[in-house]
Amino acid sequence: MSEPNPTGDQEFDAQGFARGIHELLVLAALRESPRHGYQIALDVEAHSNGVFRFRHGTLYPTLHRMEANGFIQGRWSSGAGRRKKVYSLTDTGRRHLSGEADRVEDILAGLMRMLRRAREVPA
Amino acid sequence: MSEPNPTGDQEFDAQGFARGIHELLVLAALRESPRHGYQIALDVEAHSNGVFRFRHGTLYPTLHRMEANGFIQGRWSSGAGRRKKVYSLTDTGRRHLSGEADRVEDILAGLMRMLRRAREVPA
DNA sequence: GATGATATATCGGTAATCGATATAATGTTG
DNA sequence: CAACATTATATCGATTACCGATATATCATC
Repeated sequence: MSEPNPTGDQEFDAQGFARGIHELLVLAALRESPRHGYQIALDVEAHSNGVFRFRHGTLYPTLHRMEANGFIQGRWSSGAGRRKKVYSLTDTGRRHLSGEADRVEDILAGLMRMLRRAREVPA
Repeated sequence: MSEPNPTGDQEFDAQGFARGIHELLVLAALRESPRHGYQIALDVEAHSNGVFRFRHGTLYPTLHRMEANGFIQGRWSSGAGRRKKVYSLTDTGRRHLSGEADRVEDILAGLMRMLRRAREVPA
């Protein structure tokens, strides 16, 4: 039961899934144009009908991790006023975005099959 | 940004999501008839095209937690041979099953909106 | 000048997955 | 029969990272 998956199918990794969702949210928010962290949080909230929300304690560590992994690149805005760190997608990040989107979509398909099954009325 | 959701929409709780998936998998496996743990693991694997898989270190703690929460009830099979703990759905568990299914479905809808957005080609 | 929104950062508590390890009965194969 | 794989359950410790709380600072508005 612990052998590697022989089918090559996407496998649900519970630990990685939540992280992946947060990273996808960031990548999706940046796909058009660079944004700073707070903007990303607002963007995510506005576009998800209240389903997704970045807590401060999640947002910034996520951004730092993603920058360390080379998916996004941050530059402190040089202008006066409040300091903002503006992030943009790297090429790696863009590739990662589509790869992860595919991966998550497979998982979602599996989840929906599971949901249908869970709802079947017992014979 | 940390106020409670005013819309009443289902909100993505990253920590609870993975746990919820595992519990739904158990509940779905038991919806028809009682099964023991190892059977549940095989059932889940067989019905998910390899997407979902219970590790031993996840399966049994999950079952114990769900039993402690009153969602399932286990009885050691009295017959000879290998000892098996056979779990069945409680009424609470059955209610929980449909509630969680609704909740997860809302999240899935949000995830799919997010995925579509992530895939839009930048203008 | 007080309040609230904007903006970033970090820390510690918490919770759960997951690999590893243990135990044991049963089935199978040479 | 000896060795091995499968069935079956259990627990521990390392790891991971979310999330609430807390801190700091700027700016607008009343």
